[in-house]
Amino acid sequence: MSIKAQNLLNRLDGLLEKLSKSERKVAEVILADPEQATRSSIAVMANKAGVSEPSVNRFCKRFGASGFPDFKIQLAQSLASGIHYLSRSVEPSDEVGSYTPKIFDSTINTLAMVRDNISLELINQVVDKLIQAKRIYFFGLGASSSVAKDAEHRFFRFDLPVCFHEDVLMQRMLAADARAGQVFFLVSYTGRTRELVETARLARDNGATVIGMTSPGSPLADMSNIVIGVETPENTDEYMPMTSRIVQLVVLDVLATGVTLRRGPEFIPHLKKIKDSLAATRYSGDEKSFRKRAKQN
Amino acid sequence: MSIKAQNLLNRLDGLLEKLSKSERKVAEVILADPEQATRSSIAVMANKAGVSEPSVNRFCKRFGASGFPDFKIQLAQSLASGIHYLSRSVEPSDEVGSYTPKIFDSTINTLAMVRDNISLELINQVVDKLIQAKRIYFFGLGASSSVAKDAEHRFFRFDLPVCFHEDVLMQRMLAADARAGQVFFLVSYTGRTRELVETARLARDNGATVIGMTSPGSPLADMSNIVIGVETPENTDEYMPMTSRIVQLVVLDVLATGVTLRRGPEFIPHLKKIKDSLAATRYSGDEKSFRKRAKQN
DNA sequence: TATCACTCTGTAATATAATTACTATAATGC
DNA sequence: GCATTATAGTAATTATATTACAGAGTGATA
Repeated sequence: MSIKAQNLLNRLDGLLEKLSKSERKVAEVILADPEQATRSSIAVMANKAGVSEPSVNRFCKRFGASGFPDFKIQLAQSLASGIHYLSRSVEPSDEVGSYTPKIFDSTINTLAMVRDNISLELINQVVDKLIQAKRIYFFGLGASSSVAKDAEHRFFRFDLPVCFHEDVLMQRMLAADARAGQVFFLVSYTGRTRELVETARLARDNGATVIGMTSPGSPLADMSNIVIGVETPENTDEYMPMTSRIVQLVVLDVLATGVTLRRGPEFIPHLKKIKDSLAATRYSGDEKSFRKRAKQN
Repeated sequence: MSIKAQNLLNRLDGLLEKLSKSERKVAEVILADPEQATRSSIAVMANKAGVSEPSVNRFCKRFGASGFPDFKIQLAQSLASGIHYLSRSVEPSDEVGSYTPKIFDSTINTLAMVRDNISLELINQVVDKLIQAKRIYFFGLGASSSVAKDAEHRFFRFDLPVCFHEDVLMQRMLAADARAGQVFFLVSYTGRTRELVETARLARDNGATVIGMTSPGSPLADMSNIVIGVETPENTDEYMPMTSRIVQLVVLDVLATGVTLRRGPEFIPHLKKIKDSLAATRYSGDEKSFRKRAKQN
């Protein structure tokens, strides 16, 4: 799971000054057309750069590769689609063709980072709590309320007694009536919304388990029994969307999967029953309107 | 920007059945450890697969590479950026350490595919409609209602007159009262929920613009003026979560960004104003509780 | 069932590519 | 200006990949 390779082109650009004459020539040729470089032999590269083959080879080793072929592999990885080594934030000058991949890439990158850093023990711990809970409340406010709402949708299928609220008063009243065995699952990106922190305090004081999916170190995190710290490198930049929502949702997917698996295979029929209950509200797949598949996208 | 390379591992997996005996052996060795494969020589690969070197070479050519080294380059690109293209589906036997990355990978994977296939003209077209709309309704039911709700949250900041409803009756009444200049943005994964399709029909008949974010070819898609076809390779498997939600949200991010950019830089202060309005509801960043950053995750 | 045509696979020869060891030259410091 | 070190090239060597060819297996057809 190497991440380092990603920065090879960066490093190349950065160290340009510090290279010797012929190494710089090589670097320049590569930077001019990295794609090309991955397809060239060492002889071609040497020729293009106007240096000898061993110089190219030494250049490669200097950058941590075991040799020229290895360098090409690393270079190829740096170039791989979507991961642009240049700044990925959206600029005012961006066109649809540039901001669209940027947004996707930024989301993808964030997810990859979370995947590599998420604590498995934590997941297990939360799954445990959710399974054992006598009741689960999913609360969120503002942008986080849709995340909490989604969580409700995801978990009610487990015949766990789940409940979603975005109304501050409801949240507070339920927290005031909290008791051991209940789980308050509070979603907040910032973790500093007063009302929600207050709710957390109330619930915890009453002996309930407070799980905070929020920014680590925030007031809400401090107030939680278990913190699912979603700390995304949020773009300060005005244009960029909140990837944290996406991360939170995927983490919820993970938790839901954890719960399902813990339930074991005899639980599957139950899930199917819920799924099938929707059939009556739907047009069937045989309908003629479904046949003419327009290729609109 | 070669896109084909990205799917190499996919293709490999997909064509596994159609390969000859020794080619399959090679494929299996590569699939077992693609990272390793990019670092191996043809001799090592041949040995591991228990086949001859020319067999490995032929295998590479079959997949469009000019030879073994070229194949390795393409493979390296497929592997890059932490995207594991072979995220297998979750098995009942999975532990937290296996299902967690699987879910992330599967999500990442889907996002990358959508990124590479999304129609930019479509995005532009939708952004146009949203900007010009006199009123925008975001409707969704069930799991899609949280997506629609999120959309409302995202778009009301643009001082566009947006409105979210998950109540079927409200949806229908508003559709019955629809008129030209209004946009009905309907979210549905399946695109076959009767009520929502009916709402679409009403709205369209009344001259409003119906944008369906749904499965292409579905009844809802047929009923929409513009279809944002979110066609994810949904896992039929009971354990796997719906990645379509995530895709829908990211597409909404893209649309929101498009709207912001179209508005131009003079619009930024307006966004900031809304952001700042929340300050009063929050604990400030200086608070002592915020200082002691617990590393809970 | 025999035979032809075809595909698949390996062996060995050949070609290509990369690395190493060595040497010369240029740069730097004293 | 000389010694030392870093830098770069040449040529030999080694590693790596490709091609041409031939044998084995498969399946269809008479």
